[in-house]
Amino acid sequence: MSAMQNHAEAVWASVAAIPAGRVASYGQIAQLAGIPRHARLVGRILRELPTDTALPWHRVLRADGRIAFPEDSEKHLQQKTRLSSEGIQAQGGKVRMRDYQWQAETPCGPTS
DNA sequence: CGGGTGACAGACC
DNA sequence: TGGTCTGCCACCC
Repeated sequence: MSAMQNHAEAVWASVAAIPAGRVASYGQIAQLAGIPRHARLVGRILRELPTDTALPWHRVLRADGRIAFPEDSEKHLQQKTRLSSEGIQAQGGKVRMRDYQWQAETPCGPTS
């Protein structure tokens, strides 16, 4: 088993844990997967996912709420559509992370 | 072994 | 509020 596979499994588990109607940033997933500061690696791992994957990869966004894919990309539209079906709408091409970002640990009430 | 790359993030105008 | 630039670190060639 390669190290990459090991990281990939941790990333898969973290992504799978994102509840519907919530989103997470790449950096957040990396941290949950036990590989802090490896957001770009998370992106690479998610990129390798098959089209028919059951993982909610569409719930992973950039830290600023933007979809990582180019706007003219087919994946971009697909991700935006899936998020919309979960009640998450992008305003101005961005998602309000303040409202929709998943708090995996919920230490307290960060907002409010 | 060295250099380029990226589904990012944070700092800075 | 928002666009741009730089740092980052593993992966690939």
